[in-house]
Amino acid sequence: MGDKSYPGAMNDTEWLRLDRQICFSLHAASRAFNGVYRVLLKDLGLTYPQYLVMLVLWEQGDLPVKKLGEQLRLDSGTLSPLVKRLEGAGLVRRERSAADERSVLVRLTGEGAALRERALEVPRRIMSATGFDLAEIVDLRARLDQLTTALDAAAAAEARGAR
Amino acid sequence: MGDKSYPGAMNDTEWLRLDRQICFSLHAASRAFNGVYRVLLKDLGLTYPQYLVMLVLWEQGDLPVKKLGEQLRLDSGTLSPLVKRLEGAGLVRRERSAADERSVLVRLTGEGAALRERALEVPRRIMSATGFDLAEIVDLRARLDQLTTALDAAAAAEARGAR
DNA sequence: CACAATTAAGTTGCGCACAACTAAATGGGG
DNA sequence: CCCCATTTAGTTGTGCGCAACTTAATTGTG
Repeated sequence: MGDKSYPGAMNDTEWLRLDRQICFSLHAASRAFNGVYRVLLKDLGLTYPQYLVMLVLWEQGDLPVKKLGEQLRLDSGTLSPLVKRLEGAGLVRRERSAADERSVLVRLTGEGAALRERALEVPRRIMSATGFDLAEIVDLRARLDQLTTALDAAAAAEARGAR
Repeated sequence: MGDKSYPGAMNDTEWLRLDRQICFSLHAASRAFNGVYRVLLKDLGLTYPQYLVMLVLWEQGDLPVKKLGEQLRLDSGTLSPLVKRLEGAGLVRRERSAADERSVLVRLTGEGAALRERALEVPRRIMSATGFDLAEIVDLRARLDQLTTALDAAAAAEARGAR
């Protein structure tokens, strides 16, 4: 490499520059998204990851921590303290399952369920903040999911290789 | 899911579900990307944000912390400890500017400059991990940048409105 | 020139992500 | 039946991101 005599051939410097651009774009987009949600969610007293947890609970009802983690691809190291903070805010309760004492069920309180009403305006405000229309959003989401699937597979393969 | 009798009509439940999907997709993609880089960068002893800083330094040479922050949209609260860790690893030195004693110049050491050689294979391995071709990557990057610009503008407008 | 406003870097505190680990309950194989 | 591998939560430690604050140097304005 290091030849730019024909199209598609990039030298080292160009590859690194492109990588910087890609890295930065995704990193910046993620933080920008986070920033807009942070502003909108401030009124609700939620952080962005807490909002994600509440969205899942509003949609699917009470869930054990394990299931929450599967939905959001987060482990107990992240979820345990997060759910405790939601409990501290009075939005959920945690209950040991009687059937399986290892499992902890996260239940919405009345207050937590009621918060949904105040969250209803968030999605539309986000949508308008992006300046994208519905089709573009859906398309972007599809690409991102495709990317995530590929990256997860590659990371798994890499981990296997390093073993 | 629900009524899709005419386009553009979604009820609250569907909006929340869509928002969960979008939030999650971007959040997950960002973390998946981070995860792949984490694996690849482990050999280099760099984290993903540290790699971003090194990419900028390799490309643009020694820079004051301020300029680094502008390039990466990171403030001193994030950069100061990060650069200190890079200094601890022997990759950069920090030097107070003689001309302006407020400013701190971040300079690559020989070791830091040499690390670039070992980083050259990273971009192509990332590219192959995504399963996307160059055109798709470049297109995705353009969309993400567009998104970031819109979101930053919206956040700024929101902040002005709240003041 | 004096002094207030601005600027650059750093510090503190909080929450998230993740790796590595512990503790306790469960379930399966000898 | 007992032991051990597995499963589920939780804890600890590190680094990042960001808000709010501090410190020190510089700039600008009367």
